[in-house]
Amino acid sequence: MYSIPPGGFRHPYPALAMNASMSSLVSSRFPPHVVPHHPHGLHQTGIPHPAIVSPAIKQEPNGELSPAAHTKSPGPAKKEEEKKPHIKKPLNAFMLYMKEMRAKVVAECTLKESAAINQILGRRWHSLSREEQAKYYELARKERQLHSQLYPGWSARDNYGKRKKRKRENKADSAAEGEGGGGGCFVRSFRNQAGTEQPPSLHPSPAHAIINTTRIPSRPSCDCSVTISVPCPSIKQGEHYSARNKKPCVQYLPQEKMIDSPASSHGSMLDSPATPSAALASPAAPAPTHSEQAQPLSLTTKPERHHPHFSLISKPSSSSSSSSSASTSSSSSSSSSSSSHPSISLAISSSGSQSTPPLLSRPNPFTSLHPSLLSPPSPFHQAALHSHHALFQTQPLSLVTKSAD
DNA sequence: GGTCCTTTGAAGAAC
DNA sequence: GTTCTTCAAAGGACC
Repeated sequence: MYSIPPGGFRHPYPALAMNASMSSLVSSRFPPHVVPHHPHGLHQTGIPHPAIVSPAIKQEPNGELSPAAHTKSPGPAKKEEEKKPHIKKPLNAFMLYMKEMRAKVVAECTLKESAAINQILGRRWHSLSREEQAKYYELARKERQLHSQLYPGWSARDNYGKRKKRKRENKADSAAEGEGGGGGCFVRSFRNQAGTEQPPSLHPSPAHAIINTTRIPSRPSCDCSVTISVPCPSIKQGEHYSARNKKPCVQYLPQEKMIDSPASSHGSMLDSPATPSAALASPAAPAPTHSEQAQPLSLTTKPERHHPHFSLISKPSSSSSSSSSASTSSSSSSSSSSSSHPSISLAISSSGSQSTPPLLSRPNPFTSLHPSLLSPPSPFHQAALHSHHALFQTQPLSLVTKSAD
């Protein structure tokens, strides 16, 4: 599907002072589409860069046709815009993880609905150990670094409005419904009967996915009247996939005991490292107590996104009030990242360098999976393997491709 | 064909 | 400084 340039991935940007690992990433995830010789996000091989979407197939949400749709000869400004590709946001850690693990979950659960798969992946993400998550945080950090170097003037704001605004009311409804009766299904809110949010990873053994195929009434608690038990190691006991208006949701059995996740003694999001680097720097950081793990009751749709523990670590110089506020604040993570990513600042403060030597001995996340479970390699994916090998100095394995056969 | 759903994280806007 | 919103990926479902 995608070919690798002969001689491997070379540094296409001599002007950019980057190390070998960054160079590899640039040549993969960020091919020389910004180089004049390769306009429109085309790789040397002619492969369009995943972060670039040709404006020819893009239609502005405001009804304005994309430049390519203009049959009449466009003016200079139009031409200018026509050449301007849609630069996508760099993938964050979870997105990178999803990309890698989606195929595996699909294979295991024989699910195709992305919404359901994403829920599973979300839980898996929380059950990952710190080090496992750190790998993706590190990759994401490099993505952002390279992205910012390749597109210095680009801002996430540039893509605002490229999509149609979502209905926020529905999300509020979902969250409100999650507030309801005990044992109900919750969307984006993991709570037990006592109203305490439950880290997904606290649920133990893989079991069966309970796929609810019935339409759940629009009421506080899910009426999972009909369930179909589907063997799926990705979904843990007590987890429900309910099709309330096609909305899968996760149910946690309130009586279930908290059990350490297999990956980490407290491998939940609640003890996730403030940053990957922080996790590596202090792997024996004190685990949070259950009281710390308890999330505050909230009707917001994103109660578990920004974990207090994150802010506590990522803001080492903040006042003590941050701990109390952090326990209730839900956005400390983002707000504290004024200096780009927390891991960067922490890496600097801890070692005085942005390099990440602790990562050198880690397994390659891109080769840790069975080849058949990997999704078809994108240019980035393939080159990420190379970059990872270059970065971690591991034995370069042959590229794992699902479509090899 | 366009949008929604669903997840987490990053970044910007709004307050 | 905090909170909210948008967008990244993915593909089936829905209108």
